[in-house]
Amino acid sequence: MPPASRAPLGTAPFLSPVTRPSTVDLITVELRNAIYSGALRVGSPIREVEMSSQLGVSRGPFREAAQRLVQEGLLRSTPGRGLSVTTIGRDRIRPLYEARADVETSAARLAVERATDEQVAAVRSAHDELVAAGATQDARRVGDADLNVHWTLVAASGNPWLLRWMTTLIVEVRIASFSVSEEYVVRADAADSHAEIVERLEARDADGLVAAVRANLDDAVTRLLAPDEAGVETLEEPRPAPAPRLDPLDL
Amino acid sequence: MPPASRAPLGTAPFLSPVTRPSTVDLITVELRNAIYSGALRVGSPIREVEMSSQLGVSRGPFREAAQRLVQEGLLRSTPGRGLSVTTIGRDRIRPLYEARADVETSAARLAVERATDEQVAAVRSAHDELVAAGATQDARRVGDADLNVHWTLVAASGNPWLLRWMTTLIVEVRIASFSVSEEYVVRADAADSHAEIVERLEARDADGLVAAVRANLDDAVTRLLAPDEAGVETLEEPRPAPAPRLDPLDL
DNA sequence: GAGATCGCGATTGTAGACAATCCGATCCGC
DNA sequence: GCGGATCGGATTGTCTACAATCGCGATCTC
Repeated sequence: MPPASRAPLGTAPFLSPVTRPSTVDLITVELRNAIYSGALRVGSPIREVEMSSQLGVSRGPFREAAQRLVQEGLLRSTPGRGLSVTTIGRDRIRPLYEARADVETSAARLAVERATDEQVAAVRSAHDELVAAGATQDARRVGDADLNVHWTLVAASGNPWLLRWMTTLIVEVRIASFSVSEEYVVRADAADSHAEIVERLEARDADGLVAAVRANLDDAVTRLLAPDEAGVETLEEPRPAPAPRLDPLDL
Repeated sequence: MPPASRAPLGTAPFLSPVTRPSTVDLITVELRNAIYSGALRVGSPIREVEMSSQLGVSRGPFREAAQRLVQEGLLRSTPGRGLSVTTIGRDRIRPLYEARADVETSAARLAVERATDEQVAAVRSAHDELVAAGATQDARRVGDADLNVHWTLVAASGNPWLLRWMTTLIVEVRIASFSVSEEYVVRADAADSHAEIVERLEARDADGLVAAVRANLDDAVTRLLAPDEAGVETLEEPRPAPAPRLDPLDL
């Protein structure tokens, strides 16, 4: 689960400063995942009394966590009217993908230059999951695995700033996807289109990797903006949208 | 003042939705500026009762604003010990400038491609201020003007994501500068080193502009990591660091 | 009957108070 | 004399209660 701000496994050899996550951290992750998974519909208002009681916390910490997401751009806060999930309409998809391409291509070059074998293997592993997901025809699972490949690639760059931005971007991509169409669609051949990325990374071919990433993203934009004309087979899913209910987090 | 999240002037022709900034917004800007200006020393703990009373607000909104800065990476929150201003030591300067170069070079290409004449003029204007600042030998003012040129360039890209990241990056650059040395130093010839950037932008020369930006940033890193061996004349200032007191914001 | 105005309900925004936690200094034991 | 544990002060983390604001509906007027 990419959006979770998990500590990069194995980066700290020993004695990494043990710092128990604060309650606000937990709520933040929970909320971000709820947006990512679609449990919180885009554009929908958030009633904080109900929401905070579901999570088993008071309004104070909940509001603090919400402000973090506001800073990320995942929530909008209008003074008298409260919070609502951000919408990313058609007109903002290109800028979003510009930013994404920016982060991912830069990360790609850095990863080629200095990623460890373990990090490269992690990307390969993420791609394996994408292949497995493709076989199941489960649109949601394919979408998750797709984004996870990209996230893992950025993680391989070893740059904390890029990784932080990417973590937010992934959720925004989901928001955009939800905003633009009620159905959740993904390429049926998502696995194939990502194979090139893994191969170029393993070959340490910077220009090739950047080109592969660019092609992948350009294609995604095209598909998002003109879903019917893409000419590629797609998997659809009627949007789950059940659970407006959040799991209470155990403290 | 770049860190202020001001609305991009002139982007909304008419009828931009008038949205009065919330109290949390005001506190956020105030805090960010306080860090940027050095009023809040790097690494120093933040006592929220005292701080919030100085600002004339309650602890609730103050904590919410603080969480926004935590998300930005400008503040650290350790569970039992409270808040403190982030430190960016030598080991994190290279990653920081990698991220900065990433944002600025991408923005540069976009700006060359589609910046309006007004936006280009704004960059030129920011550079004029830098020249004026250089004449005064005021290290602080030169530093501000320097960063403002870069910020204006990113603004000219017209990409909201890049601009948001840049707004945070600028403060982090300041933090790094404060973290690495007690003195506040800037190049005496800062104006000259930025002239190329403005010229390449006005000439709409993408590769030239990117090269100029890269050179500028590489030089900055070198100077930060080995201040004594830079071989360029520098302006120093014994670090103002007075006012741990914040102006109360009028509601 | 259409429009505007007033009033009500709900929700946010803010303030204050309580409880848990952590750091530092002192005291005791070895 | 030095290490460890304990006590005290302060600060944060959380909760509850109040006040301001906004949206929506009913009512009144023209």
